[in-house]
Amino acid sequence: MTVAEKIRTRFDQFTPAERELANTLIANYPMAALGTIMELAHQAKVSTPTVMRTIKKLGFTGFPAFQTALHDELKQTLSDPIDKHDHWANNVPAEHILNQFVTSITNNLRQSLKQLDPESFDDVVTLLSDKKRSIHIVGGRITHAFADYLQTHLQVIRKDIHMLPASSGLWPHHLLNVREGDVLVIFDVRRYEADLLELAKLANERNVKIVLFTDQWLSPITSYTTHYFSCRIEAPSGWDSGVVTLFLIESLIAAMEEKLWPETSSRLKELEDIFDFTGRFKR
Amino acid sequence: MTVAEKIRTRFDQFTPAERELANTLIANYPMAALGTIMELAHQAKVSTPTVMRTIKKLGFTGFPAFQTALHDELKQTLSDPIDKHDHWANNVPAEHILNQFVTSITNNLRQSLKQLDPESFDDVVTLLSDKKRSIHIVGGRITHAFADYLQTHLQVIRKDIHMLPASSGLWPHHLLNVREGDVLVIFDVRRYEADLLELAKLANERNVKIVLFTDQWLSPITSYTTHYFSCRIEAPSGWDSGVVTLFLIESLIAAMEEKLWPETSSRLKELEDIFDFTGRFKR
DNA sequence: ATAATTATGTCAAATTTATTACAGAAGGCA
DNA sequence: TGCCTTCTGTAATAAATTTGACATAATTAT
Repeated sequence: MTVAEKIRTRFDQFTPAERELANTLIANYPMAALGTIMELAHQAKVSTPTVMRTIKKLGFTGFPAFQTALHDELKQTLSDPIDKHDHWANNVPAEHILNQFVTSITNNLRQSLKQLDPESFDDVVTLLSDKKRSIHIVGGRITHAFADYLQTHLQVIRKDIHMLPASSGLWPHHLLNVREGDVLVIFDVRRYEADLLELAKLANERNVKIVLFTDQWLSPITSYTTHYFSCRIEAPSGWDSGVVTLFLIESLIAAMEEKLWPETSSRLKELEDIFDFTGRFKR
Repeated sequence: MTVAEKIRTRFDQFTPAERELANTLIANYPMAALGTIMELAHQAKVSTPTVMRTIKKLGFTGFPAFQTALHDELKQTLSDPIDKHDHWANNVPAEHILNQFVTSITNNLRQSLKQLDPESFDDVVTLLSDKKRSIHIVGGRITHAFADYLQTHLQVIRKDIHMLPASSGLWPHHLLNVREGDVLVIFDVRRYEADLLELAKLANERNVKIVLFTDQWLSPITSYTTHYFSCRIEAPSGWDSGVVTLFLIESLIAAMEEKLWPETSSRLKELEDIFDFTGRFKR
């Protein structure tokens, strides 16, 4: 039984001042009761003890209890529809790792998107689509795979995509090829790697634009970047999840594809032809 | 400018504890801040002064002012007829690529999980957790990154993880090391690669257990496998999405971790020690 | 390795808020 | 009208929340 219902059922037992309050409460429910008891009393043009008495008549022990009840109602009302997919996988108990994981992942996605600045996203798309800039990609121990994935896809879209070697000893050498205005895409999640930070510092001094993919705690590299993406990586396991990171990578690629369609389409066609010729791929 | 936006724009100026708080706040916004400052602090697992400082950093004179601002927002939100839960990203039209993508991805996840046989999943976990079997991993042009990712994580969990070389010319040679009863994990999505099919055939003849990650149209390799996962890869772009594939990989890893915890925990500890020793990683 | 700096929590003071007691006001009834 | 009952607000009190000062822990720089 909601607070509003309680009020309605006992309305006839109320005194005039209490009805005044009840009306105010129902009129802009449940906002009126968000603040202090004094604010509510003032809104309804009654005294605080009147509010007190009304609340007790409704069965609450005090104002805090009343407010908590309203808060809980609000939470229910505003809770996201996604949460209703309690478990997604078929015939599997909710405790199964698959369901635990899917809950985590959707939470991560939702939260990451809430924090994401869309303008920043669009800016990065523009930056990476600028054919005058070469793009250099580097990842860490875990994130190496994402750097690889990004490179594979970007190479189809445009030219001048370079992946930094896996061994950090070779980075200074590679940095000679990186010119001012080029873009360096760095993947760095905890535990943050010292070599990557050093690389970012050097690149920043050379006026290289840095785009960073990191986690919700932000790699220290953040301070050298022009744009960064913070991807939530929480997972019900000892490791972190890269799903949100991959999601963002693919979204970026899709956005770039749209932006660069004329060039992309011809490059794609060429690629298809090459595949057909080599016969490595089945139709 | 909403409180959420303020948090997002100043997120990188926050200290770790403040970020913890900011995340909690955004995670269930604006419900988390409905109660007292102490409740909020407890939820975010920080102290009340930390909440205090964060709020002041955001430009509020104190907690009551902060809460009033949130209340005002809530009033606006609840009186606003537009359902803001329709799209996930903030302040972005529903047509933005981010929202299109998130819709696709959640659909892919839902559908893939519906089709997934949980028993098969558990069987694969058992298979990969069997320390008597060596594990060999191979991916194709696009899926190479996933093979890499799987290998990186499995190597932490257990020994005898091998990645097949990128060049398919070396595969027959590598196959000599693969013994009967070993597991070969193959990633193959369209366009399916002829070399991978050949490899699967050979491996099958040698009584190697094959676990396949493929898409909803199923790679021809499926007929040689003991278990396969069909991951929906639909995306609103010219390319396919690997998000579901990554999701399954991580779920597998999490499940294996749980199963092999004794061994995993000691390996993890050793790994941490090595990291600390090399100093390559920041704390 | 050590010092300086920064970050964070504990605790106590200050402020605000909720609650209670009580007195006066309003309305009903002889 | 005058008395009684019920209602309502003022003001004092109790409880709680918020805020600030400070010490300790953690981090960073030297």
